[in-house]
Order: sequence, then C-alpha cells, then structure tokens
Amino acid sequence: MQTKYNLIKQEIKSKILDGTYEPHQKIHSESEMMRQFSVSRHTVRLAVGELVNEGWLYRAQGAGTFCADRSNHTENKELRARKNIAIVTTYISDYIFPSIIRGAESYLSEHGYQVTLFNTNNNHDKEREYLENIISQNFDGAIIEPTKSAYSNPNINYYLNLERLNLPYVMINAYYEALEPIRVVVDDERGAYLQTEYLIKRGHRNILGFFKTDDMQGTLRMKGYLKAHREYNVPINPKHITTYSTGEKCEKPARELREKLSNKEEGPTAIICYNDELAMKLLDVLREKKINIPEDLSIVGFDNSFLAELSEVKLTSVNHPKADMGRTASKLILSLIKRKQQGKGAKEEVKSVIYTPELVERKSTKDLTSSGEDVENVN
Amino acid sequence: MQTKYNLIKQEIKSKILDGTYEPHQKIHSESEMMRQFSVSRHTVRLAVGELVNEGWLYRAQGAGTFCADRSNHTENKELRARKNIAIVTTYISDYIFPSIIRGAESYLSEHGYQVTLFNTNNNHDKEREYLENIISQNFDGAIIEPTKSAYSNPNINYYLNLERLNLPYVMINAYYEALEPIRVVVDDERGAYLQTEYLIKRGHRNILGFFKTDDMQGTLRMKGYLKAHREYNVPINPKHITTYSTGEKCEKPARELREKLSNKEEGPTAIICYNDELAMKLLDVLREKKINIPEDLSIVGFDNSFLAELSEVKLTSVNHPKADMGRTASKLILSLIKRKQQGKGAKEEVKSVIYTPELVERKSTKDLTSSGEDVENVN
DNA sequence: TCCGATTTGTTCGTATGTATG
DNA sequence: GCATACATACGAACAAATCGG
Repeated sequence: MQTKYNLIKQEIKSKILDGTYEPHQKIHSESEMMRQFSVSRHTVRLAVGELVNEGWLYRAQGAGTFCADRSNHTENKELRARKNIAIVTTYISDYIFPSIIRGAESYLSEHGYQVTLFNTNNNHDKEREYLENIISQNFDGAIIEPTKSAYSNPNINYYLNLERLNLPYVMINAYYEALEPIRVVVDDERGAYLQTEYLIKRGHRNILGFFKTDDMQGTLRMKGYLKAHREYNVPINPKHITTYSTGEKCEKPARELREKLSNKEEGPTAIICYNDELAMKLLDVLREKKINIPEDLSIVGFDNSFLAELSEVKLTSVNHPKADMGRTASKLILSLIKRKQQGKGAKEEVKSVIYTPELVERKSTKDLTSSGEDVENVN
Repeated sequence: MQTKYNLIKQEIKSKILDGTYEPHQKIHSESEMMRQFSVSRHTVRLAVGELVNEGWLYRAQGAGTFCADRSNHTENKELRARKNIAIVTTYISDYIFPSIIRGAESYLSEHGYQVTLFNTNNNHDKEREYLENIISQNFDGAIIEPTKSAYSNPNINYYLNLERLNLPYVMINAYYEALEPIRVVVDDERGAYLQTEYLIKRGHRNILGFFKTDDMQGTLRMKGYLKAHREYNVPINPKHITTYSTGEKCEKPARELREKLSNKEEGPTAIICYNDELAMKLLDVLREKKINIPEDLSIVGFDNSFLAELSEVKLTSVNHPKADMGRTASKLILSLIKRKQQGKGAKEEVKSVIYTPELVERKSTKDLTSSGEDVENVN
C-alpha cells in the first residue's frame, strides 16, 4: 500500500530519525512540500497529520510545523488522560475557601480542566500524602495552599521534586519562603497596617491584636500591626498582643479577651482580628459581656468574608480577593502548563500576583476624634 | 472552538457514551452523516478520523465505521490506579454544598479515595458533559446531585449507561424517579409538613409558601405544605403559593412578596420558605417594609444552614444533614464498589437512606394562640 | 462466483479564516 | 500592515474493499 501520503510520511519520519530534523526545529511548510513531492496540499496534510497524531511532529498555526521532542517519556503510553489540576488547601468547606475553590473550578472547567480536591486540615502528614499522590499520578498542575506556612516545612523535598519533575504548581494565600514559588497572595502586612492605621487615625491608642501565628498570613499581619504603631509613634503594649495556633483558635483568643477585659486598668478601645472568623468568636465574648459595638469598643476583621455582613454587627474588614484569587491562580497554572509544553521557548514570563488589600468600612468602629459617628467623611 | 467537525465529533461521542452506539455496532455511513449534518464528506471524515485516533471508533473499508470496544482498554490503568470518586453537584461553593462536599471528602479520603468535583450550575448541558467525562475516564464511582430533578432529564441515557457499564453511583438531595437509584435524601415532604404543622398549631391560618419547583425538593416541599393544610382542615388560598425556578430566585419571590404584602385584604401571618437562602432574601424585603420578625410576621426556613444562625433574626428551620449526607453517600458508594468487586456474591444489600427531618426552633415565629412568646412549651 | 450497490480510502482543486512574526 | 503558514470547509473523482443477492 504505497500511497503518496505514506511515502511523504516515511520521508519526513526518516529525517526525524536520522537527525536531519532536531527537536523543535521547523520542517518545510505545507506549500513547500506540495512542490517538493508534487502533490496536493491535502495529501501533505494527511501525512503530517498522522505524524502529529503519532507524536513525531507538532503544528503551530501561523508559525509552522515542528519536530517534536521525544526525549522525555512521551511514549504512546500516556494517551493524555484527561486534563487534571489538583487543588490542595488547608480547608475546603469553611470560611473563604469555598469561594476560592469556586473561582478556580469555574476558570479551570471553562478551559477543559477538571479539579481534584485535597484537604490537609493544616496537617503536614496529610500534605505529604497528597503531594505523593500528585506526583505519582499525572496531574498537569497543582494549586497549593501551604500547610502551617510560618513553620519550616518537613515536606520541602516534595516541592523541590515537583520542580525537578517539571510539574507546575502555584501557591496561594502564603508560601514557603525558601522555595520562592510562583504565588498568588494578599499583601497581609499591608492589610494589617491598614486595619491599624484606620483605628489610630480615629484616635485609638490601646488596640488589642489577635494573630494566628502558625501561618505566614498571621505573622505578616502582626508585622503590619506593629509597623503602623511605630510609624504613628503609638507605643505598643506587649500585653495587647495575643498569638495562637490553629489548634487553639476555639479557646485561647476568647479566654485571653475575657481576661484582658476584666483587667480594667488600661482599657483597650479597639480590637484587630486575624480574620473575620475570629472576630465572630470575639463578638460572642463581647455580647456575653454586654459590651456594645461600636459604642464601647471597635473591632476590625480581615478577609471581608460573608461573616462580616451576616452578623448583627456589620464588620469593617480588609478585602480578600477570594474567588478572584482562585481564578488568578488558575490562570497562572495554565500559563505554566503552556510554557512547559512549548519547551524552552518560554517567551511569556509567568509572574506572581500580590493583591494590595483595601479596607472595607462598615459599622464596627467608632471615631474617637470627632463628636458623632460620621465615619465616611473622615478619611 | 465551535467548528463543524468538532460539533459532529461531539455528537458521535455522546452517542457512544450514552449507550446509543454499543461496541462493534455500525454507525451511520459518511454519506448519511453528510446529509444529516449538511456538511461535506471531508468534514465528516475529519470528525470520524479524530475519534478513530482517540480510540472511540474503528473503520473498515467497504464495511463501515464501528463503535470501538473500550471495555478492556487498559490504556492507562496504571496511571488511574488511584481510587477516584466524582462528585457532581449543582453548586459547590454556596450554601449547604460546601458542608456536603466536606462530609464526603473527609470520609472518602479516610478510605484512600480522592475526590474530583464537578459543578453543573443546574445546567443540563454541563451535566451531560460531566457524565461523559466520568464515563470516559475510569472513575470508581460517582455521587451525583441531579440537575433540575423535577423535570424529565435529557441525560437519562447517560445514567442508564452508567448502570450498564457497572459504574456505581449514588444520588443525593433528589433523584430522577424513572431511575429509582440508590440515593441519600431528606424526606422533603415531611419537612415542609413539619414547617406548616408548626405554624398551624400556633394559630396561623394564612401562610405564604415559596417553593422552587424545578427540583424535586421544591415540589415535594410544596406537597408537604398542602398536605398539612388538608390534614388540619385549614383552607388553602392559592394566592398564597409562589413557585419559582432557579433562574428567577433572585427577583421573583421578593417581588411577589412585596405585592402580597401591599394587598392587605387577607394579611398573611407567616411565611414558609423553600430554604434558608430564600428566607434571607425575603427578610431583606421585610426589613425594607419595616415589618418586625416575629412580632408582625413569622417565617420558617429549610435546611438549617449557617444562614439561620447568622442573620439578625435567628431563623426557625428544618434540619438538613449536610456533612452527614456527604458521609452517608460516600459510605454507600464504597459499599457499591465493594459489592461490584466481590462479583455476584452480593451478600450485603445496599439501601437508600431517607433522612427524617426535624424542626429546629429559633426566634422567627410567634405563637398566636398563647398570650406571650412562650414558644418552647407548646409542642 | 460474479454483479452492483454501498462504504471507506486516496487524491486532486479551491476558497476563506486566523494566528504568527 | 503584510506575507506566511496552518485551520476549516466546500466540491469532485476514482480506487478498493465489503456484502447481499
């Protein structure tokens, strides 16, 4: 069965096999081969098409047809399963995480990818297990929220291996500093600075700060809180700062707040919270103590979650991009995958995204400098 | 990329996946498809050619084109060696869905399975696309919340094909009646009966009902509402019932409520809501109209979601198992998988679970029979 | 076994659309 | 903006294999 297109096919394949065509080298254009072999364009396309299907060539519209790089294990084995992205987060169903996941899921599914979820519960062992899964299966990429990002990570080797295996990943919300990965994060230090500055400008001097310090977000937010104090020359009372870990979040902050409220000596006028979730917990304490918000005490949250609007006290908070963060991380992952597929011709640089946060004013703070509660016109 | 050949390709692939074409069955000839789709032979050949390349079809010169048999197509069995469950829901990040998904995810991951999410947005086309994915990859099982379960489903063939392919699935929240699938649902009729009975027993006679009627839950809840009225001999005013579809949920119920409140003739004393989410929307209307809850009007929600506790009016609602439903559905799926692996020696029968709902009393209803607001001691 | 209708396989020609450099 | 190169789509013709009568 020596058909014309088969002849052309063999001709091209020979040139690949004998090294005439090197990986990523452009081969003759269709019109040129028409002349060379004196056949119609259709016949050339048939020959080239089959070689593309068999993985010997790849085509790029407008650019040309190129010799594929078969050095890697691109054998027939991988029939390109289905395009699959892993999302690893500390939680999946609480707080802002559903929004982040929805943002990612919608963007990825629009682009023909499907999403598999992994939930570490902020546990290093789980994180390791899932990283092993991701490496051993053929995921095309991963969006990862690091576990306990403030601590040194025992799984750092797995992340390094991801890089060695050329498996693209993007970190969200935080990152392990040693890795310097592509990431999508909020400028948490700036966010807490805004929280603090806002209160200081409204005359607050005794501001309690509650920070979860086992993740990077919490330590940066504490840093922002301190920085604002320094820059506005407001002395910092160490007793005003409470730090806690994930495991302690249900008890310790509430307990500490109760204590600090009973020691009436230097009564705080405001509270800065690690996030809205904590703010809710502290509001429960304040309700129990019959303290009115914002008349008796001001409180500011972080993340601008649905909690900020649903509580009886509409909470002033710092904006978190949520669904947009998921979408952005997804975009970056797809860019990284594209860059990987194009080989070293990486013209497009993929850059981390750092969101600059903004304060969302609601009704949970009092202006101590003016007479009334005219909050809007002060800034 | 809506090219003609791609459309034809998808059309054919759908017929393979929904079972219209069985393995080794002859599909339409090229000339027939030319007529069917009104395209040239070239276009048909392009579509068929790609499907042949992907292993869905095979061609035999002179004989025809046939559906391939993929049953023992162990192409990438090793890659997909990992145990994988698909979860298809109408939404993933809103309302009670994160809880359901968390329940399922935690149980499945404990048992070594991983979870891939699909979100239909209550759209039949999306549902079809995802069912195609699930069939064409080798998922071990699927947990599915049906899309628009009150309507006849255009994808019913896909579900039948799941059964023929022996791919276990469990439906949650609702089900297509024709299929009689293994399912985990709430007794919605009973739930709405409880809502209504509760109000009737407290002296309410004019009870507005708002029901989303494009899913089974809504139609059953309306049925329970009617049943309670009949059993307690309370006449039903047809004007008191509002039905709406998913697309209308943001506008129509609020508009209808406004209308019904302005017609003061036979003022309603209570509202029964399809779910808590709707109750929130209606509470906005009531707040705007300066109507106090529960003094002026009682309101009851459904699902006992976080919304019921976070609003300023603590909402009496009907309990939905949420995370427990996810866990239970996961258990059933793993049982089905186990039964499948054991072959016909199916000693263990897998049975559907129907949750009997309970009313969760909070502060959104008034007792018209007694003098005060002594709600607790009446029942 | 051969015939003829049907069906897929190969090849030509032509035109327009779209991405790249 | 322009030429180049691949992508999609129409039409036509003949070859080769299959299958029922």
